[in-house]
Amino acid sequence: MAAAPQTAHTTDCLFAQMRDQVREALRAVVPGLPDEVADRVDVTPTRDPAHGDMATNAAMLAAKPARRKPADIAAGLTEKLLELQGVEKAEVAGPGFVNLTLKPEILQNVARSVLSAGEGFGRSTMGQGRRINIEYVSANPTGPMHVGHCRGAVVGDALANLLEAAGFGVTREYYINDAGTQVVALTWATYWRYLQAIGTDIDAETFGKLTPNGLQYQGDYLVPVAEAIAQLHGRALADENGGPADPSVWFDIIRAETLVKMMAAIREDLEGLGIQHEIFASEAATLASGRVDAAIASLDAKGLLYEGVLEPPKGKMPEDWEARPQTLFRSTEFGDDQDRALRKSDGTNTYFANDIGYHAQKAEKSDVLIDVLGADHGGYVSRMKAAISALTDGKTGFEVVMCQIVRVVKNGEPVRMSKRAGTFVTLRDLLDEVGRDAVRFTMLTRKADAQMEFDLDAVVAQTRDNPVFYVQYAHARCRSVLRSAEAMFGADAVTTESLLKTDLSGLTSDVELAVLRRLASFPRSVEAAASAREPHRIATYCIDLASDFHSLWNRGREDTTLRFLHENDRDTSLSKLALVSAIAGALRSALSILGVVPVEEMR
RNA sequence: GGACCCGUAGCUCAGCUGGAUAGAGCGUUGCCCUCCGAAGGCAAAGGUCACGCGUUCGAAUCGCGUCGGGUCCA
Repeated sequence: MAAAPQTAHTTDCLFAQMRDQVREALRAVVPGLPDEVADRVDVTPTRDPAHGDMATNAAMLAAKPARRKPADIAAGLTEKLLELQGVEKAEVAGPGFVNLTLKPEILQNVARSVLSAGEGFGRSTMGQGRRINIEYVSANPTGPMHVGHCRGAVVGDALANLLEAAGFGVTREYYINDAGTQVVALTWATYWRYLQAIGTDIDAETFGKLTPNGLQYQGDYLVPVAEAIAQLHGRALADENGGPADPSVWFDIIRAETLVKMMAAIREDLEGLGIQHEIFASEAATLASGRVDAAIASLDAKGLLYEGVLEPPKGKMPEDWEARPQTLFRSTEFGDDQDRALRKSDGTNTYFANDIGYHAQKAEKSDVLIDVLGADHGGYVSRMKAAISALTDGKTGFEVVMCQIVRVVKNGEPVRMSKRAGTFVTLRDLLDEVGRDAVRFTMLTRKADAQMEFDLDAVVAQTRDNPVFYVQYAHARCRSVLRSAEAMFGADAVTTESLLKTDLSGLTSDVELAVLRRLASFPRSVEAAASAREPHRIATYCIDLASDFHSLWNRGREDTTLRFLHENDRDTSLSKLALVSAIAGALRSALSILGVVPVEEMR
């Protein structure tokens, strides 16, 4: 094997190892090379197998500071790199790349690495245990989850898995907005359903006149909630005639029980998606703990608060706009384009103020905070960034992963998200229709910050163009081959332990090497995806690996030497089976990051 | 009026933090099943990377501007 890499973290990533060796070699070729330049040196997979297994940009980067021609440096580098044990060929190409071809056994050994690591293949210590808190979903507890929440939920969850795989200490958190006016409205709506549950005939219009800001949340989902409350409390929360009693009699009780039941329903929906948060943080509890006041006081102590009046929004002027003095935070000093209100003119906190307190609370236990937000919260980012930067003096990082909206499509027609039309509204409906794994994988095939189309027919189609099927099919095919192998050579021959001992030197065809190269690039993909906070890259990797495997399979039709099972050639079969088993293992590893369960067979 | 996200093949989208001839699937076109691996496979055509200027050895990628779509603005 190659010499021990000089990295900050251990890794089984061939590319990281080679990168470090290239940097070392470059320093020998270009003495006094500035660190900034050396740090930019990278070793990447090649796009074209004709370019070898890896390529480095080192010579082109070093050309300028060294005042030498790239080709000149590349030639020197090539000489050094040829001395490395695993390198078979090194040559200068194009504008100054150095293309490296590895000895076949290096690639063949990758299969062994996968076999011995199993689902742990590609895990990295890059994060060095740095604590990342990732907040996602955080749907208001005012109703069941709908498809609009789905993408953020899946992206957040996969990102959490990904960061964990890359060696970060991850906390998954959900923020319950239980202190605002929406929960007041929800409580009134439940009370209305409660009165109906105890047999009082009161319609929405009549009750709406009693309700502050009118009756909202008239969906059926509160009916069972109210019935359960009626079971528990009988008529005690109404007046003697079964009519509305004074809120002091019922409000706190109804509110508390509604929240418990709504959150239970949301957790059930999340469970259906395979999501479990470690922490459910309550806005009301944060407020009660004094952390919001403490955060505001801290900003005040830094001289970042003042009483003032905001400019009216330019362009369209809200009809009810009036100049109101408020407590403002100088977020413009931290890059925001407008100072932001923390206390309204009536002295109550803004939503933003409470959220600052909440983020300060998270920051106590984290090095980096990540919020996964919907596109409709885009305008919120810069002010929160400013607040966290101000509060922690820039010590705690804050990042936002934005999820653009998903257009749900059926038969090429957009599905209108309307309760009345009886079309999909809830997450539960979506899961019942297409299944958890299809939802998760499909949501992860696209970059989060690009709009996407979710085609209900396409995600359940058993065809090549459905990536979910394509990837699952690849894994199932691998498993199917391994099952056949057990029948042919006996179960003992196909265990991981046995395959690890197999001689792999026969895996030399272009398609087999292509698969091995793909396997070798997985650890690099995990690290890159984690640094970029882009879990969709892992889905892309799954598709690429599945594609490599399927073409290997298909080549076996014409070229029988590429087939996996050869009844009377046990050794050849076992080496190919080691590759098949490694592919299955890598797919499982990648899918586990996505939270998708690999299938053993297609039915 | 301003902010944020996006703009890549007819369509849906990748493009590995700035690298070599920009990729995949669908669709289109042409081949390939008596059987041994066809819920398919192989191949071809298809591009002003929205447009312009800039940064540098090198730009789909970074910066500025324009246009278009989306989201939002006590």
